[in-house]
Amino acid sequence: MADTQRQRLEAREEAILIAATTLFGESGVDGARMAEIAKRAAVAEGTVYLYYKTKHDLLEAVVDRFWRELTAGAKQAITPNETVSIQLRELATYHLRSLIDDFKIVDITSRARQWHGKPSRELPQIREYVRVFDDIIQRGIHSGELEANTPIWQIRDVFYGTLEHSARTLVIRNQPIDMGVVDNLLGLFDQYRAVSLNDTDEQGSKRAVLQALEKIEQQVSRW
Amino acid sequence: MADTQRQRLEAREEAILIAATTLFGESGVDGARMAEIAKRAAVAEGTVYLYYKTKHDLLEAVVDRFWRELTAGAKQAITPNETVSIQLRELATYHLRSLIDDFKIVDITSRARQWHGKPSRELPQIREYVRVFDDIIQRGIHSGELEANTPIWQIRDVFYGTLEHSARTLVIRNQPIDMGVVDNLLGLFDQYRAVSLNDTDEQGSKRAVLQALEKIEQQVSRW
DNA sequence: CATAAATAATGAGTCATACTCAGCAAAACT
DNA sequence: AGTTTTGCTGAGTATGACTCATTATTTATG
Repeated sequence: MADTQRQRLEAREEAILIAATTLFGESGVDGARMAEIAKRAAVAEGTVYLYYKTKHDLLEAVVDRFWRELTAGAKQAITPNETVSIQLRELATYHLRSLIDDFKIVDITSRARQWHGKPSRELPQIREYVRVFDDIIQRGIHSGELEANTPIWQIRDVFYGTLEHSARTLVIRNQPIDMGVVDNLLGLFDQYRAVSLNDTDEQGSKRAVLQALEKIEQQVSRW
Repeated sequence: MADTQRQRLEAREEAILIAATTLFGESGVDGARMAEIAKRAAVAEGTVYLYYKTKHDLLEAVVDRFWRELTAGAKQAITPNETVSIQLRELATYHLRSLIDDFKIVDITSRARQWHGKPSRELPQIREYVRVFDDIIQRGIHSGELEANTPIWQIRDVFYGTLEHSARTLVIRNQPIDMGVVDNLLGLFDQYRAVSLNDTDEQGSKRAVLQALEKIEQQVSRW
């Protein structure tokens, strides 16, 4: 049957991907031998090359798959119709936990971006993953919960940059997941919260004055 | 002369390092051939191996050197006896600019952390670099300019994580350096400021305003 | 200064491994 | 049943990191 045959092909492709994922995780990209991957997927070495042109291609597929699953998981982890603040916390927690759990693959992701001298490229699947965050922020801006005075990509870079760096710190030091990271990050995000501008907001006024002064100070100090 | 000979050895080692840095940047780690590095350093291929046991060793040396120079540059970029806020801005600006300018080497840094299956390790020279940031923060906490209610490593991860991620974003999109990134980041850091915004500490707020005004006065009086 | 010992440099050769391809097997048509 | 098409195989090739016997240079010694 045509259908059974197609399934067999897909099963094989999947087996190779899984074998590669495991071995890349165990031994790193350079440590993983194509022969071993083939063996674990129960195919001949040449067969691997029917599905993936090069080792780098295979690496890209592994990374792509990982981020696609992460995207699905992130969507799952978020409660619909919750406040932006809570959704962001859910996403941050999920993200941090995932990075720590699968740090080996996360670490390998940078390898997929590098191809000889060519400039680092944006991986399409990560773009997709990032959209989960963007959607929450967009909704927040639209609903008035967030102020839109900072470009969204900058906010995004704070979010993902911080979490990635924190995950690396925790993993390298063999520490368990630390929710303080998420608390701290979300505390910072209060800055983006829409604040009522009415005169009674004493704190807001003070902060505004100080920020204005600081801006002046910076300008002046440049000349 | 013993001295001349030692200098010759060091010059050779340096030549190899520089050739490797250039070629790694041009062609990536995998694209760079040891034979080509040797050729550019004007030595035989075998000679490279007298100075660096493996290609990975050489890579580590390249990365190490890069971060050591970055550390020196960062220390230079910071005005002594300035406020924490300004010093942080100086460091952030310097860091972001450097990451963008030498993105190829920054990108390669992750390779130096990976050695087959072994867990990612902390590179000693990056530890040193990070200390520049830590010192500023420590000083701020000590002088009372900053509140110490968040672990310093978390603050650090926000700082470096955000800047690294932002640099990648800018480079991948072929955009020039954008100071908005630094402004945004430092705006978030206001959260850590000890400047009291709570309703009861009226005096603290006034003092902060006066201090800021004083600084402006000083700056202006220089011009 | 000559000569021996020690140290450094060389590059042809070795070896591991990513990748190829001629031949074989199975499936799909006729 | 035969023919064509598609998929699989693993021995063989090419490449590039690394080695090491040989040669060159520097230092030590009488």
